[in-house]
Amino acid sequence: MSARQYITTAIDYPNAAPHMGHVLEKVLADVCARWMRLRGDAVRFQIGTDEHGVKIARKAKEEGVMPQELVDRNVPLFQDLYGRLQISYDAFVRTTDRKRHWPTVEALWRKLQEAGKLEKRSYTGLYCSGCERFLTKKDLEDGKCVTHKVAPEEVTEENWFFTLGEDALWLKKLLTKKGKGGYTIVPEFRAPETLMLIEQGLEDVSFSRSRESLTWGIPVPDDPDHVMYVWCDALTNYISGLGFFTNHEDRTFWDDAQVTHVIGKDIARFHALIWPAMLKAANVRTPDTLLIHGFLTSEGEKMSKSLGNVVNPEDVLSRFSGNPDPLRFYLSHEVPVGRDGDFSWERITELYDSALRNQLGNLLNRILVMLKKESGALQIDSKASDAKQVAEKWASYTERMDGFTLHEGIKLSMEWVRLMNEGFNDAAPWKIKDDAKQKVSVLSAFAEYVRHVALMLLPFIPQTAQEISRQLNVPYAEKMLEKDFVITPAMREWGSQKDWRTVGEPKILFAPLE
RNA sequence: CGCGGGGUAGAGCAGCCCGGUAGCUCGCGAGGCUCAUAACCUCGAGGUCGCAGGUUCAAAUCCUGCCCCCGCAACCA
Repeated sequence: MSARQYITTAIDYPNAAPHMGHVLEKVLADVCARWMRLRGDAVRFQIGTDEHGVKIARKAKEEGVMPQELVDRNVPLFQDLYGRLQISYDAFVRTTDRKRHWPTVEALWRKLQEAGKLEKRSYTGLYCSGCERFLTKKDLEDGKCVTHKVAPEEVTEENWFFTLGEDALWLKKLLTKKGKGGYTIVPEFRAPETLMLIEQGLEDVSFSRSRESLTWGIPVPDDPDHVMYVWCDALTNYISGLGFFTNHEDRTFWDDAQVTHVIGKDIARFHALIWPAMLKAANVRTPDTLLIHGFLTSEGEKMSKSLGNVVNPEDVLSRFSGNPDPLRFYLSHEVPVGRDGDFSWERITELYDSALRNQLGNLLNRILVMLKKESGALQIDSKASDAKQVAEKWASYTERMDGFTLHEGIKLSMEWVRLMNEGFNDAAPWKIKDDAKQKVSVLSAFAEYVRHVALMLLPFIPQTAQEISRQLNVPYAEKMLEKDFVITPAMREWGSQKDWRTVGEPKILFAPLE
């Protein structure tokens, strides 16, 4: 595996409070980032907010505040939520940051211009004043705007265009090339979808708006009548966070790193096509991986305000007394990477009870309570069969995690927990009455197994994984949440923790709800 | 013929690429155990694998046609 990883998420649009869609993406990216760190990579994990655009401007106007005030109020909602969800980001980019974001954006624009990729053209389109944007054929029904049921007016304005149309050939090569130098789409089934878009022909992309239609954005350099449209502004966050084209440029996490963008299926095409085309024009190497996730429904239906089924992440957190792990567990366990998923209160409660509380929590408890009755001392004997089983589990777990099938990684870990409960029943340590040494040996083996499972669960439910390790009293427990904590090859081996001699106090890991 | 995803036990899904006794989780029923958070373990009930053809000794799995559901840009950039 590569030693250096740069992983990003899409930047969120803070015109309202964060919702479950945002959370799904951040948890997914966080699990990836944590896993990469745990396997020993140097990781830079960046998220941020996309704060410009008509919708923000309009929302601000509605509320009678300046756009900057609106975003300054909303952005902390995202940062605060992600903090409490233990999203381990290293950098947060705000597109309204004139010191850290704008210089890169302006420099990139100039580079695109120098490369001849930007052309000013007169654009005539059907403009809907309700939507405050130009409509395409798809937005029309009987010549009227689908949302507002009004006929749009024909408006002509000058725009800067990015000549994406001429990039089709090499983009196709980039996206079909395997391995180094190629841009890999995960999951695989999304790749042909994107290639199909290229087949259908790429059109040039509008890169600016006239100042009349969009004021809240970054001005186009040397052209005060125009403001940058979302692409050059928002996508650029991935490199502005690294100070590209400025005097504080640090490309360590780009030129010499594996670059992974985690995004939703809605913006896949922009990240697969426009973004690499922009980078190439600016003479910057293209990213390596595009990890595309699906969307979340709520109770089986599309989340929408009108249906009233929008799930507020805050409610989920408070349902579990602020503990982020049940939600993190749910999203990782129930939503296959790349696929759509569903959030259901019944399901998350069910999973909390059966998986976290009854299987995982109870397993730890029954082992610790019995060991404590025997003075709490450990005696982990080396046994070839145990060593082999542990090695096999780690091998398949690592394969899943490295391949971004994280849901399989967590499921495999939990399946192992189930097997441990089964094994515990079979071993029936409570029946061993006369041989204390034998009893401790049997129980210690289970403690050692749980030590391994806690490591496997660490990227998903970090707080819980640490708490398990603390109760087990493993020597490295206190360091587990530090960013430089690495799961060493030794840690993956049976009985490798020679300094681990006693277990700690058993405590209820997950309490019954209500 | 816009594109894509999907239709497998009550629910959620795996299996399909590389055909060969239909599997997992939760839920449900019965039993076991009693170390443990009324937790854990075992067994069981429950499925015409969307429909119809075809290929084959054999199809959930391959081929053809059809039907149905859901997304298509996330609060409506």
